[in-house]
Amino acid sequence: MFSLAEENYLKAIYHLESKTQGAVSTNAIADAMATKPSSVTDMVQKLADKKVLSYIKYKGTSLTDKGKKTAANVIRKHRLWEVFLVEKLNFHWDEVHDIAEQLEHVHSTELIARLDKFLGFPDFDPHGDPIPDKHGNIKPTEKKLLSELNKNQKGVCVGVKESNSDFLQYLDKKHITIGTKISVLGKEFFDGSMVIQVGRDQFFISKKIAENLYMQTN
Amino acid sequence: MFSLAEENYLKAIYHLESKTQGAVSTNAIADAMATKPSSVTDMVQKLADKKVLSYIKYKGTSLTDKGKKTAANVIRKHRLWEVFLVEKLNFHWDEVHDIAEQLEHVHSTELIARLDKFLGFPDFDPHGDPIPDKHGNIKPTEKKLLSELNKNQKGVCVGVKESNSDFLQYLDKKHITIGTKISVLGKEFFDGSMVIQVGRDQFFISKKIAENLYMQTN
DNA sequence: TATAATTTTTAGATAAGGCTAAAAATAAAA
DNA sequence: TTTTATTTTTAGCCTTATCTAAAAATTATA
Ligand SMILES: [Mn+2]
Ligand SMILES: [Mn+2]
Ligand SMILES: [Mn+2]
Ligand SMILES: [Mn+2]
Repeated sequence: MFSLAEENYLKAIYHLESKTQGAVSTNAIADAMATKPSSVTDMVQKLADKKVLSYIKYKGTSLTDKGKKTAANVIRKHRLWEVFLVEKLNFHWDEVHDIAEQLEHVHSTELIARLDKFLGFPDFDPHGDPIPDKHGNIKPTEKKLLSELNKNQKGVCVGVKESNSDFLQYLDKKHITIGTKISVLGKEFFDGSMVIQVGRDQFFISKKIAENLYMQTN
Repeated sequence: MFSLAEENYLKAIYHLESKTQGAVSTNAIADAMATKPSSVTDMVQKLADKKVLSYIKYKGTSLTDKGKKTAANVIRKHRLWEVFLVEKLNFHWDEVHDIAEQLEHVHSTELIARLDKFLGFPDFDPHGDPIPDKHGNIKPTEKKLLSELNKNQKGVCVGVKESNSDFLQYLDKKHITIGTKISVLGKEFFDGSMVIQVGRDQFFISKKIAENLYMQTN
């Protein structure tokens, strides 16, 4: 059993590992967790003792299989609770993260099994992120960023990269959500901006927006 | 905002106050929380600083209005989550307490407001205990213990006093649950045992059982 | 009322998790 | 290849929540 602090470290390291190749640096973890590098060193040494990650002084850390599974399980809980909050309690998708941050630390495998069933065994959370199965496995999906599409390509929005409130509220204003069809009408190669079509609306979006929307093109 | 430990102390003191008259003793709190009296003294001094209880050395403590409201709110969350677990996730009434012990510490008034609505604004938890409203008020109910009933009296089971697994499973075996009609066919004044009728079944129960079932007689 | 038993508090330790400041190792620049 | 800058670790301290052992206050008993 892992403490709340330990679970949060494992989760952060798991996400960092998936974003970069090789061992995760102490500073990167400190940044991600808004804490100090010295605190990270302490915790990482403790987690190495518990065999959930391997740590080499000055060289960084990487999760063991046990660590990956533990982290994925916390992420599974987080995302299932987010589905619950949106689907059952009618929260908006920009309001659920902080509450899920707390709920993810409730320990009960039976609870999560039943919640999963109650929600109809969802595959994705409200932000389009995949929900790991009970073994910690995530089925790979072929998605690309909207910014990678070219003129005249189209697809369906399947997720958001960032999910802070400002961004999600912008998407709402533009009527973009998971499942929305988007066509690229124009793309400016100088700054990466685009003109896109959403429903009957056509409008301009910046590169920053396009880089935070995951699309599936078939 | 109160820590998990502080919330648990407030809850325990709240329950102790409702069971006895006058200030709550340090030892009583230590017993209820399975901790040491010295730990209780420390925490009680801290909670007195925070104005949620009044504490006089060697004389015991009693909750202030602020303390009562805070405690009632934790209890409200606990009981609403228990309703959720039983009504929505199909847990059995003897399985939900430990999970609710964790869920009750999730901080979000919006979450509880929506959960309350989702559950249809329930008045009682799965064990028949009343759910305080958002202001911490509990509507008084006229219930008495089955052991207080006499021969030929009858009523409806509206709650259980103890709710440990063994007792709840005994009740299941005898088909007694919240809402079950029970008639007292006989009562032995020597040991307080009874013969009762539940549905078509008639059987013997000990005083201990009768002292843990709340009844409403109309 | 003096003595004994019980309850409660204080003093001092410990463990988890975090911080600052200084030291050590590594990486970058000259 | 030195020197400088950056990263990482160590050392020492803090807070919260616990504990044990000893002291103090209260209550019960003789
Ligand atoms: Mn989230
Ligand atoms: Mn999410
Ligand atoms: Mn309970
Ligand atoms: Mn209950």
